[in-house]
Amino acid sequence: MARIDNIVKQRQEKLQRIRQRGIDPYPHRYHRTHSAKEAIALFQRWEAARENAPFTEVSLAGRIVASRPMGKATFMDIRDGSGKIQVYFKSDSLGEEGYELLRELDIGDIIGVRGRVFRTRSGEVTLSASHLSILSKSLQPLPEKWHGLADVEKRYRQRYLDLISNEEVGRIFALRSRVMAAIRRFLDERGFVEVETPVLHHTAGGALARPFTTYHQALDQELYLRIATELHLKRLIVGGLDKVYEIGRIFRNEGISTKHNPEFTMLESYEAYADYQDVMNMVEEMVSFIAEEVLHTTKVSFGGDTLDLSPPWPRMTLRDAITDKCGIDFEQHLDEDSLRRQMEAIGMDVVEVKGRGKLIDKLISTFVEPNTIQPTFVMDYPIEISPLAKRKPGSESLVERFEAFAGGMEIANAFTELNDPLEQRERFKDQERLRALIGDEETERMDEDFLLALEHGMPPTGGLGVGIDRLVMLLTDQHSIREVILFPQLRTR
RNA sequence: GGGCCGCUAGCUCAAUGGAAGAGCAACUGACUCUUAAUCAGUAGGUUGCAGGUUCGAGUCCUGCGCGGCUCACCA
Repeated sequence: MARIDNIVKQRQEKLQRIRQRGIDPYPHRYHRTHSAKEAIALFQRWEAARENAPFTEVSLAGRIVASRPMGKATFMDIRDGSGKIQVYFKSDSLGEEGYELLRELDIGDIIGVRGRVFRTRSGEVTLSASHLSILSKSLQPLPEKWHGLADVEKRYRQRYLDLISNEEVGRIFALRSRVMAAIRRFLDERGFVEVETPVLHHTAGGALARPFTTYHQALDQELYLRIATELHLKRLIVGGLDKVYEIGRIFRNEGISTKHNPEFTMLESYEAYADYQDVMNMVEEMVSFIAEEVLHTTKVSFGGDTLDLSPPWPRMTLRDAITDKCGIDFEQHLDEDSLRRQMEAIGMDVVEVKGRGKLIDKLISTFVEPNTIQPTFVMDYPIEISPLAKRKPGSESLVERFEAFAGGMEIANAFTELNDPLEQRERFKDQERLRALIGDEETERMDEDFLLALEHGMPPTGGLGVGIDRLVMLLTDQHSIREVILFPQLRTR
């Protein structure tokens, strides 16, 4: 802005006048005795007790969100983290000088007030202020009070304005916090150990995604931001931490959409001596536990549907799931060309899709994912797109892997982990060959350090990955991932 | 990256190709129980940016920027 906005100028002048009165507009601290919500509750208890003793004075602090001056009396609404309360100022009880100070206040300022709580004629619990303190002068105007802030771009870029203007936004993030706590409680109670593994990786493994690259000066090495926590957590399974989990930020250098942010939060857990059936049981129990903890129900509304998250969830094979929806049985087409012809025959555009695995992926994302509304486990995935999963006994082409879908989204991915070091090496080689063949950047990279760990012996293990952001979307009926990430990635202006 | 849509006062939104407006916020004044307070008045604009068409562009055209939805890729 080339020119200082008039509103800002006026507020700066008010700030100067406050200072001229000898008042510090940005004091170091303020002692408040109650939150707005606590003060209201305290007053209601006092009312119910019908005691003769006068109500004691309380000190509250918050941001002015509305002001209704009426000559020598003024009502303001102030808001703190607990909620809103009305404050009543009048010249009589505040003193003329104190009341004059109100003229220098604006909506958006943060103030402290002390006084007794009472009930107005219209019945609203209100604090009658006998003292006023300015705690922070705001120099910028807030969005309009009635419609709030609607500009989506501004809501994301200046999330604090969104939080101030749109109360429901704060509730989403409070719920997200309780989801995180519930996950930890669930896993901790089952004896899982929470760990933290490196974000900077020498090899970006554990998933099929393009990584972000960075550079370490002192090591003079290129490094990658992790695309998964999998390979480090498995090293810990080798080390004897039989039940581990990590909730961490993952970075994938892929497209941005309503379901994708370049950095997102994933839960990964690994349990020794378990297989994917055990993990399935755990996932349905965990998700319903979380829903009970944060919503007190396992029936959640999502996009007009009611999702029943209570266990057990339906289980079906991927083969059946796809065959049901489009009639193509990928197990009958073990070579790429044959499968491709089938997909083309039903009118799919697969010119850009390379490799049998990617073709099956396409079938999943076209037919299974968007059409699976109720929580469902889809099991037994093709080996080509599951290089870290253990083969299904008796099958050359399938692995013990499942994904959980709900609300048309993939929310979990899990498998019986491949612990045969020789086969794992071969699988890495297959991926390298695949990359050479189809030029796919999204293939698993050979990781000698991880193979060395496997060669020391990893017990049979069930592993799990859950997209936390999507789980929060599901529980809050939000349909854009940006609504559950405080500061979603946007292009700089 | 492609397609469609959007960008006007601090905020929420109007404005057939023909004088850029309203409400809230702000400012001045009145008002000691208001609560989307009320009443009277005032100020506030490079219509995202750059070109073009036209007697005349917020409006039509082109390019660019940012965003939303969507397709592709991914969790």
